Amino acid sequence: MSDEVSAQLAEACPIVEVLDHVAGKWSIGIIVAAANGPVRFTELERAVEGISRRMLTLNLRKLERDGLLVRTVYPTVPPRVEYELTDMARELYESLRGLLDRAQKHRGSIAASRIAYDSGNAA
Amino acid sequence: MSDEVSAQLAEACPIVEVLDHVAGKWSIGIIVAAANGPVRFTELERAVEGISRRMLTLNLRKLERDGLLVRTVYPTVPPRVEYELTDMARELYESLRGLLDRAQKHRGSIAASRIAYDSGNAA
DNA sequence: CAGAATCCCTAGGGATACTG
DNA sequence: CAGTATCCCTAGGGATTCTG
Repeated sequence: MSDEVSAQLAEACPIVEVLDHVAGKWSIGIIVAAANGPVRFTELERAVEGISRRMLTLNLRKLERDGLLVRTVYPTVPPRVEYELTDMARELYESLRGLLDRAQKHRGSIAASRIAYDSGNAA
Repeated sequence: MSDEVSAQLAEACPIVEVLDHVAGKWSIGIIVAAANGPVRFTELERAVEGISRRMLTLNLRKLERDGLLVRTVYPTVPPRVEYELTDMARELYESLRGLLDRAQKHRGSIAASRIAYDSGNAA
């Protein structure tokens, strides 16, 4: 491997952290769920399948802190809180969408590869 | 949130797993390092900063199992093993690259957002 | 409704040592 | 060189309970 590759990594590594926030297990679900407009806490809880209330809260805070989500509290009773993607998040979402679609497209190949790999090693 | 969003999530969730393999902390480094041609184990170990030998091995196996990496062993002494991206991995890498670049572009904004968020909450 | 707080447990992953 | 095997420890994250 060349210096060129090292340079690329030096460039890529710091944003792995950002990527983890955008492409992390829960973050993807949240971002996708919020992509079409503001969503409420409970809606997210139902939409992002398998997420616990705790994890939802933590991830929402993280995303808000990173400036990817805006949190709006309506002082009604019962309280109403809405989360919406920022412009930056929308831009990232476009790229994420591309990756998502490509991954989707290759799902079959990946599944097949796993079966082949496993049967090969099981022998 | 609409049924439409739920549908999108149903579509997105299964590939979150794939995404984790492509966009995971270590996988990114490995894929980027292998993007320019075959790399050897030790080269990867040096290139992917902070990775342990154990984690490198585990991630290489995972990527190989998913059909993203081909492992070639040269029966020389000392042994020589090279890892190379598959066509599928290259295709995914293109999309990943787009996301990476966008994330890179927004690094400043994200850092600033965090500072603002933290100072607001520290008060 | 939208969380915050607490308890608890397991799996991710580091450090180290050994081998074909 | 390119791994595998073991030990060990921390942080991610589930379940549950309480509140503005």
